[in-house]
Amino acid sequence: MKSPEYNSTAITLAAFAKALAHPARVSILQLLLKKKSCICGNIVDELPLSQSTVSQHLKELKEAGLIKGEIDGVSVCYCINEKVWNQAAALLQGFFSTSTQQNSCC
Amino acid sequence: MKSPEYNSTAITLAAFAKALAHPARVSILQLLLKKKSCICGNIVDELPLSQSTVSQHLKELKEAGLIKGEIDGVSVCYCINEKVWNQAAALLQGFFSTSTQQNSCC
DNA sequence: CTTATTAATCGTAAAACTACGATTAATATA
DNA sequence: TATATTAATCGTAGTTTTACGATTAATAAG
Repeated sequence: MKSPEYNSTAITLAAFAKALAHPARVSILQLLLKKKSCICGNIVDELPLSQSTVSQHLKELKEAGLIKGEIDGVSVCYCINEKVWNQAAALLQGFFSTSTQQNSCC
Repeated sequence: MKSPEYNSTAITLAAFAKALAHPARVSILQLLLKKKSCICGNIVDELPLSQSTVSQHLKELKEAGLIKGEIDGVSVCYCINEKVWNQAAALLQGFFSTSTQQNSCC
């Protein structure tokens, strides 16, 4: 390198990791994974954060592609976006399953 | 919730994700995974960043526990910390393998 | 139609992250 | 011993993240 770029795996993986890099966002995903019905404003009640802050975290997860939302009357229903979710899973699984070699030092 | 905390899985997972949340740090890990000999100052040459910035990223990875360094004369040799690496792998694998349910909306 | 509820967005402050050059400490070499 | 090399740390900008309350837009209920 010393050229100004990173490989696409590194970029994509870092972007997914960034989406997971806050306990609130991980908690939101845990909720969506657990509940059989997609929760909505209930997410706010389940987190120790204000409505506007939760909304921001939801936006980040949405922009990362990991969740999607659907308007249902006055409320909004969020779900895991399975397609992107599986892409992220595969990418991370591939990364972590790289055989760590027996190295000379450490 | 609405009490001031997150579950420990969310906290731990977010911390690992944060360590992976920058392409430079992912690139460093890719290098350490690929090379059979632990690279050292070579990491700096492989990244489009200054020595001090790379050092900072190495520090973050070290603090997350994902890598460890060993002084070898005038240079330092970095490796994946396999124990913590495997913990992170297991945590992420468990998280992503949570069965995504057939949900009502979205 | 008016009022209430829900959730996104705006504005903003504080904290954290990212990057760099300069400096420092340690070891190696001449 | 003097000089070079390596890598951590310091100081410091600029940017991004995180959080909140206030406001807004949309729908539902009275």
